Amino acid sequence: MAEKDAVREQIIQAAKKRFSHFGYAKTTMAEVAADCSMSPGNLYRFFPGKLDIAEAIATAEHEGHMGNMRGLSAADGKSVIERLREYFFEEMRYTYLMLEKNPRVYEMASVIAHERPQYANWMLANERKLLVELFDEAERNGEFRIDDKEFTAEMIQSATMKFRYPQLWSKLPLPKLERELDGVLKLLVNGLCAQRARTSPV
Amino acid sequence: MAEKDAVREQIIQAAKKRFSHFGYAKTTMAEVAADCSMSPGNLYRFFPGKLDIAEAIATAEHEGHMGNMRGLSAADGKSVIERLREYFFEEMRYTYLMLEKNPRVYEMASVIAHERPQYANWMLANERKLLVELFDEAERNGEFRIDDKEFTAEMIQSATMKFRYPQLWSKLPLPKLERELDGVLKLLVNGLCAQRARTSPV
DNA sequence: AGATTGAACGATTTGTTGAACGTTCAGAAA
DNA sequence: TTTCTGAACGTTCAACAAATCGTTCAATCT
Repeated sequence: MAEKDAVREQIIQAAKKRFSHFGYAKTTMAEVAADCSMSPGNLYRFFPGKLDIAEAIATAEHEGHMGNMRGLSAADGKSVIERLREYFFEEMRYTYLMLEKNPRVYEMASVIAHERPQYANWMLANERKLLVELFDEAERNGEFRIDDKEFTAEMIQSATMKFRYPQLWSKLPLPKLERELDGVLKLLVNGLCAQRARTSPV
Repeated sequence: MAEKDAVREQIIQAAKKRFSHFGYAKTTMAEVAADCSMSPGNLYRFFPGKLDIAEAIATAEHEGHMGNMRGLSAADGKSVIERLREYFFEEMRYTYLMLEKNPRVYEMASVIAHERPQYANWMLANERKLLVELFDEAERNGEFRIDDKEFTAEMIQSATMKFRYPQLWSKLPLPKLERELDGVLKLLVNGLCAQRARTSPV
């Protein structure tokens, strides 16, 4: 089984190279197979299909990203509010720069989003776990208390959707997006009424 | 000039019928011209091009919609917060039902959004005027006070983007969308911190 | 004169055909 | 037997041709 996993990894690496150089559509299973010194048919012993290879690549990427995010959100000496802020900023920059650097990534994301609609939901659910943990911590240290943490996390995701897929929604450059995200987060944290009270600015 | 406007209106009505029955792409300028008993070339004395006819249709629709919205937001005996809530709910339902009723509308919206990127911004700017007026009123009656009203309106639009183009973002049915919009608006109005203070629930 | 036409123009779309692709599986190799 | 191959299958894609469309403008009509 360790053997099988090693071959899977080899396939993933070969496909990753091809996908990011030539694009998902322009890469053929025969090419990936040749890169791994095997026949096209043999790929199907390791993956159900081409799209599943792309999904495996995306999942590895996502898990690495989530690792970074967990590190960021575990930073001591900062309030939960501060860490939430940094979380969403980092999230936006990460996506923005990745798509800006390599348009092929956008192609892969589009294909997966189109053919596997549930996949994006799975990633969002993963991120919510992290948010809920942050809410728990805020409750413990008395910073703020939320009744339905899972639901609130979902609402924050809804409200920051525009920044999770930055170049899908607007052609704005990163600095403008950052200014907007800043404004939205302030609203989400303080609300409209709090602007009057002017308590706990972000 | 009144004469010219009457012909423009006739063209708009003829095009509207064709666009919503057969779609924008499948409607030809020759057909619209024939419906108006004129030659294709003559259309260009009234509109610069096909897309401008679609834009005129969209603008008329948008202005009618804005009229309804102004009526809604002028309702006395309700707090500004309540009116804001109703505003965004009505906005979402309006779009959702329009696109659900007729898929051709979606095609037209897509074409305009793609070929005239500034058009959507113009509509958003119109809506912001209304929001700013509501903020002014909230300030007058002491409900809440916002420093940069234009910016705050923009931020609220950012945070509710998902609900302005409902079926673009999610395949969720209207009731689920309403529940989500409700949650997001609560966050925007009260913020995270206010959940602890539990003041002025929506 | 100004208003209107419709043939003509380049661009886009449509239709078609052959090649290339993802996937399968009978059989070869180990 | 288990692992792997590569030809075969139906589908999708690419390239080219023909038709159609949006748009223009010289000619026609009022």
